[in-house]
Amino acid sequence: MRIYNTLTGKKEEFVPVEPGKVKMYACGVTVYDNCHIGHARSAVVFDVMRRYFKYKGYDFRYVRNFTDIDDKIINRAKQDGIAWNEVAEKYIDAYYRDMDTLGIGRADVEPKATEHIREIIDIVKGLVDKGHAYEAEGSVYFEVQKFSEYGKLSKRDLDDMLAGARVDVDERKKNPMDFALWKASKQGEPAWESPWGLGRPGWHIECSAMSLKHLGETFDIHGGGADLIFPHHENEIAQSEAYTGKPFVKYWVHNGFITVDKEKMSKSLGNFFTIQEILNKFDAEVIRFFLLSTHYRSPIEFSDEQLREAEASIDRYYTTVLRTRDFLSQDQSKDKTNPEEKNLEDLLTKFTEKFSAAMDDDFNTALAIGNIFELIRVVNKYLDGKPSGKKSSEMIAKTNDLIMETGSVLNIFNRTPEEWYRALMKVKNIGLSEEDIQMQINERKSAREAKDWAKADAVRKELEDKGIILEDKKDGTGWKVRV
RNA sequence: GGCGGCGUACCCAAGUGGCUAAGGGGGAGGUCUGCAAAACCUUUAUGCAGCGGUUCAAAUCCGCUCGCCGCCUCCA
Repeated sequence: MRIYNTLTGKKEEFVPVEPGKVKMYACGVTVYDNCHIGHARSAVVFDVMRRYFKYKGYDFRYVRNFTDIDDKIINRAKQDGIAWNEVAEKYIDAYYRDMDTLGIGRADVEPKATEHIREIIDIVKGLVDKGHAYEAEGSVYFEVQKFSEYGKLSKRDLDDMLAGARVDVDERKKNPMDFALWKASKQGEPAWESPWGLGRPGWHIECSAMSLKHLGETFDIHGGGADLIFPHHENEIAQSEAYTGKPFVKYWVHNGFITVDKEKMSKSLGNFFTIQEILNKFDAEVIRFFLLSTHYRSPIEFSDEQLREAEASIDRYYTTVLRTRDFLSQDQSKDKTNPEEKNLEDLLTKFTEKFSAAMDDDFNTALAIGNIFELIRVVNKYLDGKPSGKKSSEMIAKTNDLIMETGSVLNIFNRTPEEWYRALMKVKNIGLSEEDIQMQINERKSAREAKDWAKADAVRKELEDKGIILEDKKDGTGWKVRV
């Protein structure tokens, strides 16, 4: 496997710290508001990495945190007139609601900052003892000048940063780039006892503390959005390595942003779409597919048009499943083949290999999806040749199995066509029940038998106006939701 | 200003030294069909922002130019 490592700026062969085991930490969210599609991207990307490592047979341990104490949470609490921990709880619930819907699995450990105050204090104390940090008016700062490798992740130089720095001038700091490990709390703010008085942890220290506790001093993969490279991950490296004296993380992986009109989607610009808003218009599988159809490090331009294309692609898949299922239910007593058989057979033989090759190359989900659609095209072509017999049913069944298997790594393509159409009916507000549709189909069937084409076409038109497309097949009429 | 990234067809998007430049969406024509739909076939990039260079060979490596974006402040 090759993974792009932000630290070295190259794709590298993945060699775990311990053979057969992978330990990954991904920065979760600060729980002060609803998640937007950008948060979903990060969550989906790391979820797929986890699924793929497990698919490859690794013993995988995944930690994803919640930042549940921070300025934004405190501000939100003031604004809403509730306690800070109620804010955190509320948005943790919202996070789970969204991520569960999107098919993002839970991490093995989901630690919260406030549950690791003891560990945080221990590290801060250790850093002070080692001379890497200093106390000033009840706060503790990390002294960046004392960590010679500061800037190695974000590839910047301390002097350059200071030159045009847009950093708050703070008289208590020895150097403007020094950052808070521990913050003295103001009156009325949440606070914990510490050797430096009442206070709360700085932002970066929690991830060092929680990863150290749950994954150890050195672990394999640490990830998050590309905007966390500096200062968050840079600071984590400084704290952790200064504290343990050991390398912190082997591979740093960062996902790209979602953009709107080419600009980064962000809270401050106000150009964001929440997961809930998008779920009102599109099914969760569509969102997932959309996010995985571009490589995780590239930017993705968000638009309804893009989501509609993703929806059409998924629909193509389920339409094919329906077709293979119809085929498998047919009489297979006669052996009949066609020239496409060889192509399909070859592709089936090397399909998982191609899938793995794509995923092994820095999790190229876009290519993997392309491979799946190649198989879909070949199987459709094969079915057009009207094959029959034991061998063809086996090949068709294998096709379905392989797509399900690889789809499960991406967590897409894992429903029945009926479930997909039901989901579409819901999201597109089709004002008809499945029974209504079946009744119309029956009515049209009588008309067709009587060769009353005008009547038959009228029924079809009526359904089409409501978003239901009919498909006449050899042994009956099927329906689907127009995408 | 410093650092980093991107620019592939009408749109989205893989490909990063050598087989006809994946795949999806859209358009046009066709096969099938009572007519449709779906599916399939043909077609839509002799060319990968532009210009030079390295090489037997480049979308892929190097240089320059243009354009877009990100980080440098909280941010997935």
